[in-house]
Amino acid sequence: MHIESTVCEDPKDVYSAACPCRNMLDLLANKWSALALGALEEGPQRFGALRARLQGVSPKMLTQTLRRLEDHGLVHRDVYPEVPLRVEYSLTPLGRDANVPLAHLRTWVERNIARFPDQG
Amino acid sequence: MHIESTVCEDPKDVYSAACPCRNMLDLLANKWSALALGALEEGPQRFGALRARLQGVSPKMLTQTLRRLEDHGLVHRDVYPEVPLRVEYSLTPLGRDANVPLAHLRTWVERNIARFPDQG
DNA sequence: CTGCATCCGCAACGATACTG
DNA sequence: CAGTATCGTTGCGGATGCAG
Repeated sequence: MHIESTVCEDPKDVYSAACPCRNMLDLLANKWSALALGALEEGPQRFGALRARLQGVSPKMLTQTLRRLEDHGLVHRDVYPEVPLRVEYSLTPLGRDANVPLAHLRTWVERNIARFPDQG
Repeated sequence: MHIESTVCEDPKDVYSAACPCRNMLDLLANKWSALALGALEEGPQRFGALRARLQGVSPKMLTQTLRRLEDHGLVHRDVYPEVPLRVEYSLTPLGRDANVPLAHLRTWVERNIARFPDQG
C-alpha cells in the first residue's frame, strides 16, 4: 500500500503510513544499510573493501544500498578517475548521526545474542 | 547465499555472514518489527489494535512479523478462548530490552526527519 | 466478528557473467 | 576496480476463504 501522495498530518509519527518518517525508518532499519553505515564509521572505504566487510552482500545490493543512502544524504561518493578506477564512500554528518542509534542496535545484538532461545 | 551450516568463528560479529548475530539483526532491523515492538511497548495489544497502529500493514505481514518475533522469544502471545476470540500480544523481557535500541532509532528518525534533503 | 491460512501476481533479492 | 546486465529465486502484498 503506497500512500505517498497523501499528506502526513503529524510529520513526526513513524506509525503513520503517510509520514516521511516511515520512509526514513525503512531506509535505516534494514540489514545492509545498518551494516554499510557501520562499516563506513571506521573511515572512508572503497567499494571492494565494503564488499569484503559486509560478507555475503552481492554487488548489486551493495550498489543499490549505497546509492539509496547517497540519495538521502547519508553517504558521500567520491570518484577518482585513476587507473585503476577508485571510488571512495564516506559518511556525511547526517550519516554519522544516524549511525549512533544504529550502533546501539548492532552492539545490542552482539551483546545479547546468547539470550535468544534459538542460539546457544 | 545461505551459509547457515557454516559455523561462525566469532559469535559476536554482525559483519560475518555465518554469525547468528546477522539473523538477529535482520530480525530487528526491518520496518514492521521495529514498529510492532514499539507499539507493544505501550502495553499488551490485540491483533486488531496493532493493525490499526501500524498503518498500512497487511494482516498477513503482521501475522508473519508477530510469529517471527514470538519464535525468537521477543513477543508473547496469549489466547483467550472467549467469544469473540481475543488474542493479546505482549513483550517478553528480551523484547523489552531489544526495544531500547529500536526506540532510539525511531525517535532519532522522528527528530531528524527535517535534516533529510528530500524532506522539508 | 477476529484471527489466520492459502493462492497468486509482482516486485525485490541474490548469484553469476560481463563491460567501462 | 567498480560497477551493470541478466536471470532465477525468494518474499511481499492483496484477495479470498475458513475456523473459532
